[in-house]
Amino acid sequence: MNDLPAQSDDCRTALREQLRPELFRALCDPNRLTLVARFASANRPLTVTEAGTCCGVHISGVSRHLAMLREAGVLQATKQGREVRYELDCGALASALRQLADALENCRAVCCAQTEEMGNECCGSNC
Amino acid sequence: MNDLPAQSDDCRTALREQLRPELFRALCDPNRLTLVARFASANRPLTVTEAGTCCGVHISGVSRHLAMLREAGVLQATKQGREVRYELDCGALASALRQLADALENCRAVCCAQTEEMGNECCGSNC
DNA sequence: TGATTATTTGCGAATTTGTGCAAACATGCT
DNA sequence: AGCATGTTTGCACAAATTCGCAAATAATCA
Repeated sequence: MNDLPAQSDDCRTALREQLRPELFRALCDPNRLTLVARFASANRPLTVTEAGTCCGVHISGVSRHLAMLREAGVLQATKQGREVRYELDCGALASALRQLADALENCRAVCCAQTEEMGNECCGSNC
Repeated sequence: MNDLPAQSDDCRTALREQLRPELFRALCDPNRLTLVARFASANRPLTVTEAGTCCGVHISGVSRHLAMLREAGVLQATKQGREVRYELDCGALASALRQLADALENCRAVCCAQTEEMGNECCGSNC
């Protein structure tokens, strides 16, 4: 069933942990991406109302979008008086993306080496 | 309407180009992520039927999932006889993720510097 | 040619998602 | 307290997504 022996389980489980559907789910909507871009260039906390000006969505929809981005770890929220300040968790998002990139390439490297050890033809054209 | 002067347009448009909804759309489904993980550890081209064994989805659904991943640039396909060999474009995916991470942090750095030049309080708690 | 295998496509059903509106909730102000 | 402002939540509805099945397409083999 598996293509490689058990030793490569580590890199595979590491990769699986990085492949969080919630993150991509949060980032797959055009309006939410517009919001993310807005936060990235605003470079300061924005209220729901402020953030909402960048996409033509009703404020209630903006509220839901921001909540989803927060739950995915993309944004951080702090309540200040009656308004909520959302802020891009730039470091967290960037490092999550880099960790996923690393996990992908590590998985390939490890599995590739093991395939060679086994004396098989290796990795198709990507090796 | 914008928070910063025109000089920061470069990093913002660069970020917008990296924020492709199609990529995240392709990666937001659990079954498609299972397929991606399968390709990453298989480390060689897989046919539609081979790939499909990892998720309990009908072969026609697998075919559609793989096509979507291919259109998003995650997989590459080559037809060989009557079967189609799909392969993870590991380098392309990893570099796309890293470029997005870079664009995010660059956008923050540039906009952050400009905000300071303008003498305003800078960037909230993330600066 | 006909039979078999691999993949894709059309279709309909079930589910999820994005949305606006109205109401509720929370906070601050007079 | 009453009123205004900012945000969230319930609800309904349209659009999109996922899925399995069956039929169509493509390629191999007898």
